Amino acid sequence: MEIKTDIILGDSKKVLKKLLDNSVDFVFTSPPYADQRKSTYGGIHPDKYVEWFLPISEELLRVLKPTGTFVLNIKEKVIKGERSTYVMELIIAMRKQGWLWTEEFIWHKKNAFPGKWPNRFRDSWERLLQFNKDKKFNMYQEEVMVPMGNWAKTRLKNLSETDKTRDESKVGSGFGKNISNWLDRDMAYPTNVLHLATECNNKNHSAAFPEALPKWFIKLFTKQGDIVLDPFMGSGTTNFVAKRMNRNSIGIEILPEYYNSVKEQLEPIKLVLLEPEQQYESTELIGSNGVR
Amino acid sequence: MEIKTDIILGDSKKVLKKLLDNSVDFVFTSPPYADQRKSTYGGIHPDKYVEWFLPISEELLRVLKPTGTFVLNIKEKVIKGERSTYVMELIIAMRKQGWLWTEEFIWHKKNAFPGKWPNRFRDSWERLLQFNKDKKFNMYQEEVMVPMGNWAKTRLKNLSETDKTRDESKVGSGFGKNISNWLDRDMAYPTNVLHLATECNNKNHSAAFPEALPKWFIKLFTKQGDIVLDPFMGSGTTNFVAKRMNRNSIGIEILPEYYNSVKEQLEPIKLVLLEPEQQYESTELIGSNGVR
DNA sequence: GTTCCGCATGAATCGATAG
DNA sequence: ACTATCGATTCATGCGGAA
Repeated sequence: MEIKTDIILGDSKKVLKKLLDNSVDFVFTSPPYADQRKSTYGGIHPDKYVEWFLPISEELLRVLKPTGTFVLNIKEKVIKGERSTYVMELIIAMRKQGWLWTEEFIWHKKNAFPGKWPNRFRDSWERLLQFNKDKKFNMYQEEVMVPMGNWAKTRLKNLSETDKTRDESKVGSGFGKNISNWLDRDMAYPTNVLHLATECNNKNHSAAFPEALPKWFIKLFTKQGDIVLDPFMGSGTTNFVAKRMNRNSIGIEILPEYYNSVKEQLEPIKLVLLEPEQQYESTELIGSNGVR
Repeated sequence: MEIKTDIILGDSKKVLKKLLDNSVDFVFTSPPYADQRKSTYGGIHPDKYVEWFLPISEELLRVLKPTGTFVLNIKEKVIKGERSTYVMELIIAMRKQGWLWTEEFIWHKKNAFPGKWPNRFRDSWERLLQFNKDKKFNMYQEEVMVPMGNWAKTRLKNLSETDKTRDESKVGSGFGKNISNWLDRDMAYPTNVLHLATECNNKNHSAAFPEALPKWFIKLFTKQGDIVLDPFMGSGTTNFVAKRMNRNSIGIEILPEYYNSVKEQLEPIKLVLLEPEQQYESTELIGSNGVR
């Protein structure tokens, strides 16, 4: 199975229009967060954020397969001592657009940025909003099972015989948990809280999120050979992870600086030999993943 | 210092009107969650939730001191495979009402029971929404400091004398860290993610949250002698914790069953002697905490 | 090869200073 | 007044060099 990784230089709002309807299995992205500073990379003012994002989410809704999932990594900034509400507004607006807001995962950032303020603690979590087109979607839960830890050992071993019997009798009743099922397991399903540290590399390329984040969701929502899309590629973490996991992927990036950096890492040899012609190469590349 | 714990039987929407303006230091509550089943305890239909809650939050805004804080423990239900948006809508509506949405804490429920659904993992977190009347509010951060990671222990003890001297000479220079500040420190400020296990009581009254939850916030937002309010008292966890921490408290509960249970625990002796007269006693009791 | 330790580095936030 | 920039604060992590 040949795996393709297509990266495209351009504005997602426009580039996404080239992708075919119902062609992508999974979208994972971390868009530029709202920012009051206009000059910053992709800086979108909080008041304009929803308005700016909706045309993009509309395209994502179109290109996603009915069985596919969209996971959006985002967190609202503090502005004048308050949390902004643009994420709340975005969720409500996306539902009106036709998305189902299926779930909200929490990414607990174990190594949050330090700091001390008179009226606030360190912000050490971000949202991972799960959206779907349809109530039925692909989810490969067993792929992300985790070692059970001491939950089983401490809790289940102390169950009285009565408890075990009582629960056993309830099997199939549809209500009440069949605890005995868990006794011989050493793996459990995870929860909707993910504990991951941010990667603080001394190296050049700093990613917004650690590799483990897209890795976990790609395992959960795709199988090998599926197509993963990141419309705000940045340093390309999603695409590199997808490639390593044998998933095809598409990455869109508006800044040539990031685009070129990812490109170099994808085709290190080619670049030594010839001057890159971005226009030409990207057109050629995107032909393979169901792109118009 | 005499600590008063006043509990009132009645509908918060009405009872709150009896409380004085700017009289409460801290509101902590976990209102009945939205529920499609009307018959359930306090079941409010998701579509009506915001409409139902706003008159109450309006009263809370009135009774809270300008330096006070309101912490709302809430989590949206899954309905037809989707997360409801009533919490999002509530936040937006409360801001329009005049509240500042200062912060969102995450309560990570550590000991969530493993469970399995075809398209969903175990929900192991809840929101703790912090609202304020004013950008300046009381916050006693040092009260909730947590043991530091191993950074301090491993690092600071081993500083060379040179390092200490060098840094001391830099004090006030505006550059370089004043490491001497760190030498006697073994505690760090916490983050906005709380890791608490749910309490599994064998007793009758199961609380919506563990005692550690109100305890943490009461430490953070009040000092001894302050007044804490829980407009949806339930099993009275907030009030019992407040009492033990030398804070006055008011609890409002609509269900006689819960009300009586809390009352029994507050005045075990009295109840043996005389038949309780709820109307009379509560009126008398609430006279002390700044109640009309 | 292990283990230990120094160091750089963050989707942070506030308040002060500058245009 | 209102906005843009800058410095100070602070802690978990992973890398790389040292023991």
